Amino acid sequence: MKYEPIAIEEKWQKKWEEEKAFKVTEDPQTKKYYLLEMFPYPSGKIHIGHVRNYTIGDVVARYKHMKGFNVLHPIGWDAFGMPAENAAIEHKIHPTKWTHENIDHMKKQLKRMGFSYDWDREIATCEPKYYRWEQLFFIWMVEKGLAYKKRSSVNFCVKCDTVLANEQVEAGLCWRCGTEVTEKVLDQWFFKITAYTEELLEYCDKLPGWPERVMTMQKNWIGKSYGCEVDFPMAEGVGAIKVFTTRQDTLFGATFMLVAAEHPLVMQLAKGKPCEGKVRQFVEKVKKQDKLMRTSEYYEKEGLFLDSYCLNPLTGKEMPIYAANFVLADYGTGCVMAVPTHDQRDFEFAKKFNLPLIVVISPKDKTLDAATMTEAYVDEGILVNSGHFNGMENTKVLEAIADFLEAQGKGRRTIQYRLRDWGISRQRYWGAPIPMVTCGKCGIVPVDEKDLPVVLPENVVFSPEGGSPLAALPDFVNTVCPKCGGPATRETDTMDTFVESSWYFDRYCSPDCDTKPGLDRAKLDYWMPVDQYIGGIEHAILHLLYSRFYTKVLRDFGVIGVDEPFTNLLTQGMVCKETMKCPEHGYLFPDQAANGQCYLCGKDVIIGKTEKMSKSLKNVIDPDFLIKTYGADTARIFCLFAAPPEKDLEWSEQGVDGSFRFLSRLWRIFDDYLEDIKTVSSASGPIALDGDLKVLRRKTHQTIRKVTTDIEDRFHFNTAISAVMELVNALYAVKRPAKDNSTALSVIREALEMAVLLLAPIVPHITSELWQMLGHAASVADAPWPDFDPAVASEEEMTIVVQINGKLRSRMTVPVDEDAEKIKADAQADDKISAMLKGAKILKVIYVPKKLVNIVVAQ
RNA sequence: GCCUGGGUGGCGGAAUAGGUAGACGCAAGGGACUUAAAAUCCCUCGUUGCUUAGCGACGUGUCGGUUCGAUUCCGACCCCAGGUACCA
Repeated sequence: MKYEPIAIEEKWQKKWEEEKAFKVTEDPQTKKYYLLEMFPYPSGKIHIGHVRNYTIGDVVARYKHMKGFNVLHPIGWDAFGMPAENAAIEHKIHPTKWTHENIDHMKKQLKRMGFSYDWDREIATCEPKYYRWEQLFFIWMVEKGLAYKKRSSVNFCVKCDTVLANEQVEAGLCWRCGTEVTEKVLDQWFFKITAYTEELLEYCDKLPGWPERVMTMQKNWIGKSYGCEVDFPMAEGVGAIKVFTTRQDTLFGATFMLVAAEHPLVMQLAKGKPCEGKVRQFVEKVKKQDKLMRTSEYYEKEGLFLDSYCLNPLTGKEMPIYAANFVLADYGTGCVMAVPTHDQRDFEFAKKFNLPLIVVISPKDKTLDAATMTEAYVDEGILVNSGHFNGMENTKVLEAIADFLEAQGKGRRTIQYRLRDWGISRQRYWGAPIPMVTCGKCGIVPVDEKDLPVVLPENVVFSPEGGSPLAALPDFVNTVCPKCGGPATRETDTMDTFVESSWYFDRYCSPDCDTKPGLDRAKLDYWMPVDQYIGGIEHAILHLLYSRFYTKVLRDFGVIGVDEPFTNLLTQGMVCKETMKCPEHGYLFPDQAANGQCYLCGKDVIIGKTEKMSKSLKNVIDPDFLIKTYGADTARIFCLFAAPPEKDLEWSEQGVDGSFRFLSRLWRIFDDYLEDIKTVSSASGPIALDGDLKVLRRKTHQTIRKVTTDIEDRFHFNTAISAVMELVNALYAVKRPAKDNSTALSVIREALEMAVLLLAPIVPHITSELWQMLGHAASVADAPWPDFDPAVASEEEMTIVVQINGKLRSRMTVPVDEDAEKIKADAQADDKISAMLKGAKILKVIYVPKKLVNIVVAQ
C-alpha cells in the first residue's frame, strides 16, 4: 500500500473535528499546561512564517498532552489593524467583510495543517463582545489616572488629510501620494506604562524562562540611568535651564548649551529677537528630519544660535545657547550641556561654530591640548581644570560631584528612564473605539459602563483623502453627556491594536464570559499564566512589554491573579525572503514576478533586500502548494527540520522532497513488516540479544532519550527528527528476520512503535494512521510518551581520540569502564603514537574522560 | 546611529559545560534494478598536496589574544537580520 498523505490527512482531520478532539475544560485533578502561539493578523492567507510558528507550538502542545498534562491550546484573530482599512480604500471592500473573509480562509488553512486547537475558544478582537471589556478596562484606567490625554505629534499627509504610520512614510514622503510628510500636533490618549517601570524592570530578573536576549532588550528599552539634574542659570533675567546628565564629571568642561529644536524653549528664547525668523525656519526644517537620521553619528550636525546665554553653575562662565537637530525633546529635559572635549558630537558642533573647548579629563599617559585636538577624548582619565576635583579619577568622582551639586543647591541626583508612556490613540476607523465623550460643560467624561460597548459603526465611507472616517459620521459623533445629559461629542480616535493583543490570552480562558469584567476569575486562576508562549523575535519589545504592563494593570484591578502573563517564552526566528519590486507597480508577490518580470508591465523586477515575510512587502510564500503536493505532514516536518526554531530562516524549497521521502520511507518499512509483526508484542524489559538486533534495540532507546531531551529541554526539533531518521536507517540496515523469530520481530516492532510515538507530535496524521494499522484502538495522540531504558541505551565501548599537542593522531576503542591510567598508557603505546613520540620529551598527558588523550611534548 | 542577535562544505544545518568539525538531510556524481523511465536500493562527496589500499597540510566571516587544545572564551573590525515606540 502506498503512502497517500492527502487521503490520510483528511480522514484524521475530519475525525478530530467531529470528536472535538482538542477541546479542554478545567480539571483540578490534572496538571494544566497553557501553550500559546502569538495569534495571527488575518491578512488573507497564512504564510510559511505562520506554518513554522504554529507547527512549533503544535508539537509542544501534543507532546505535553502525551506527557499527561491538561493542555490549553487556543487560537484566534488579531483582527483590527491597518491593512483592512487599506483594503477598504484600495478595493472598496468593507473592513468587516474583508476581515471575516480572511478569517474564514485562514481558518480552513489552519485546520488543513492539523493543528490541535480547541476551536471552541476561537476569538476575533474586532467583535464587540471582545472589545467591550477592553473599553471597560479603559474607563477604569482613566479613573485610576492610568489613561490620560496629552498633546503629541503624528506624521501627517496634507493631501490625503490623514495620519500616516511610520511604515507609510517612505523617505519623508507619503507612500500613497508622494507628498512631503509634515508633523501635526494632536491631543492623544496615553497609557501610563511609566507607573510600572520599576516593577517591569524588577521582573526582568524574575523570569528565568525568557530568553536572555529578550530581557536584555527590554531592560535597555526601559533604559534606567542614574545621573544628576543640573540647573544652568540664565545669564540675564531669572530662571535656569535644567539638564539631565550622567556625566557630571565633565561639568567643568561644559562650554555651551544645546536645546532640541522642537523644544518650546527654543521659540521662547528667540521671541522678539532679530534671529526669531531664522529660528522658526530652522525649527520647521528639523521637524521634517527623520528622528533616527538626525541623531545618527554621520548626519550633518546643524544648529542655530538663539542669541541667549546661560551660566555654567560650577565655573560661572557664560555658555551660548543653541538649538540643535541632534538633540531630542522627549528624552531627559530636552536640553543637553555640551562638553566638546569629551563628546564627539559636541566636538564636531564646537568646531563648526568655533566654540570654546576646555579639557577636563586627561589621559594618564599624555596631556591633551584643546587647541590641537582632532577628536573628543572619550576614555577614562584624571580630572583637570575642575577646581578641587582635580587629580581624581573621572569614574570615581561621579558621586563626589553629585554630593557637591546637592550641597550647593545647584543640582540633584535623579534617575532617568528611556521608557515613555504608551500612546494608544489612532486616528483610524478599524480599531476599538475609545469610550470617552467630550461635553462642553463637563469636559472629558467616560461613557457609562451600562452603555458599553461603544460599537464601531458599519456605515462609513473610505477614501484616500478621507481623514478619520469616524469623525465624518454625525450619528456616531453626536451624543449626550453621560453626566449632565447635555449635547456632547464622542471620541473618534480608536485604540492601538497592541491593546487587544495585551489581554487576548486572558480571554481564551473564558472566551464566552459575558458578565463583568468579561474574564472568569476561577477559570483564569486555573489556566493562567501561560506556561509556554511562542512567537516571533520581532515582538521582543513592544507587544511583550505592553502585555506585561497590561497584566499588571488587570491584576491591580483584581481581575486576574498573576504578576506576569508568560512564564516561558520561545522566540522563533523569522522566515525571510528577498523582496521584489517593479519600478512602476511597487512590491510584487513571487508569482507576479515570474521570470524576473512584472506581470502587469513586463518591466524587469528589482530584487531587494532579504526581509521578514510580510504582506506589505509581498515577499510571502503561501503554503497551499506544499500541502497540495506533499500534504500537511511534509509541510510540518520540513519547517521543523530546516533549522532550530530560534534561528532565522531564509526561505527555500530545497529539501522538501527529502522530508516527503523520509515519511514515505517510514511508511514503506511499516508496510513491509506489518503482516509479520501484527501478532507479536513490542519488546520490553531486559532481553538477551546480539548482533544487529542488539544494535537496533540500543539505537531505539538512545533515540527515545535523544528526542525527549531535544524537545523537552531546548525545542530542537531538527535534531530530534535527525535522530528518528537515523533510527529508520538502522531499521533498514537490519537483516530481515524469519517470520517465526518472534524475539527478533518484537525488537523490530518496538523500534517501529517508538518511531511512531516519537514522531506523533510532529506528523500527527501519518502516525495516527500507522498506529491504527498496528492494531491500537486508542489514538496515538492520547498514547503516553515513551520512556527509555538506560541499561538498553548504554554503550559498551567508546572511541578515545589520541592527540599530540592538540592534533589528532590516532583513535582507539576501549570498554566504557576502562581505567583512566590504562587509557593513558595505551594511548602512548599505540603503534602510530609511539612511532611519533620517538625521541620526544613528554611534558604531560591530559585525559578527558570518555573523549580524548592529549600528549603534550616539547617542540 | 542606538539596542539585540547571527555568520560553519555547493545548500539547510550538527557538534547540549573549552575536547574527534561537517551528524541528519538536500543538491551533485557513480553503480544496481528496469526494454526504458519513474520510484527504490547501494557507494562517493570540505579544500588541497604527496611517493594515493595510505599519509599530511589547510579549513567554522576577517585580524589578533588566552589555552595542552578554540566553531565554542576575550578584544577589534566586516557583513547580514530584527527592533527603534502608528506594520503586526
